[in-house]
Amino acid sequence: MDISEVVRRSGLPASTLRFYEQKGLIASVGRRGLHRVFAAGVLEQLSLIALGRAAGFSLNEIAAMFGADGRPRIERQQLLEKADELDQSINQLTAMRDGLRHAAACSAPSHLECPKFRRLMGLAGAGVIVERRNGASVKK
Amino acid sequence: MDISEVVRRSGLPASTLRFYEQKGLIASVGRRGLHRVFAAGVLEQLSLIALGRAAGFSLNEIAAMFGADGRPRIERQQLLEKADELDQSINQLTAMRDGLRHAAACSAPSHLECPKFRRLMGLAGAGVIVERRNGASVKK
DNA sequence: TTGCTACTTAAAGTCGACTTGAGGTCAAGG
DNA sequence: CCTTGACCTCAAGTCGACTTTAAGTAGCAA
Repeated sequence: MDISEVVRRSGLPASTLRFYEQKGLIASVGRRGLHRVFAAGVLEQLSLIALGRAAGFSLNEIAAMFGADGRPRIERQQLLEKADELDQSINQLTAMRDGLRHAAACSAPSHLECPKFRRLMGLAGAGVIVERRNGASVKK
Repeated sequence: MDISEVVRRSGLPASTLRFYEQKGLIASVGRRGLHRVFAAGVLEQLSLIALGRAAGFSLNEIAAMFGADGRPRIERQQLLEKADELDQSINQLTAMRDGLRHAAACSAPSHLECPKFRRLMGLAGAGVIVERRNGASVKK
């Protein structure tokens, strides 16, 4: 497969594939002239990378999960830890979602007068909830 | 209050406060010499900002929620939309967490041979799950 | 053989939310 | 009055995951 076929079948832009290769996440089996040639297995690797990303692993963490042979060496322990992390996130997000719904429905003239809202503010202000950047979302 | 007191009472570094001021998220009531002087209300604003961040709003979005007077003008509609977004995230994260737990417990010799794991890979590879950067987490 | 393009490289740019660094000012305590 | 150190400004740096750009090369159809 040449890069354009991987692009077509993976949906990823060529720049991303080159970037992943450079990071050691995928590898081409060789070159035809200058052009990279990929084995079919790269598509599976890309799926695995996408899965890892969706689970919240960084590219570096994912890179560390591949052996030199390209086969994944995923430690179950690591999966459990990430699952626990996700549990944390889910709990925070659930509390936040409920808080937002309440605030939207709340009869207090300003949200600032709603006790539940203020409690949430207090928690966030005290740094109990932290570091959300972006939630998973469905592709448009 | 001078900036050091806001630092002390909010837990945020002075650099962040200056940055927020520059972005128009907070304002000082004046200067004593060069030094900023803040009103007590700024602490409440900072809590609100922290809450907004935790809910997944960007600083720009949050800035837009403050009127010129510094009082919040939060549209309930916006809260509901964010709540729906969070619902999406929660669903994705829950599926992912369950998938990870299964994979960790799965008896298949390699995760690649586990059908559930492969299904998850397929979904991620097909771009059904996307764009997770970081989940909420509790401050250490 | 020519020429079109798809491919190649390396370096730099982007985005969001801050942090860091250099160099300067001044309020307050001794 | 003088020193000290907390505060100031503005510019640049950081981090992760890519994207973009500029300049070059070469496989393949005609």
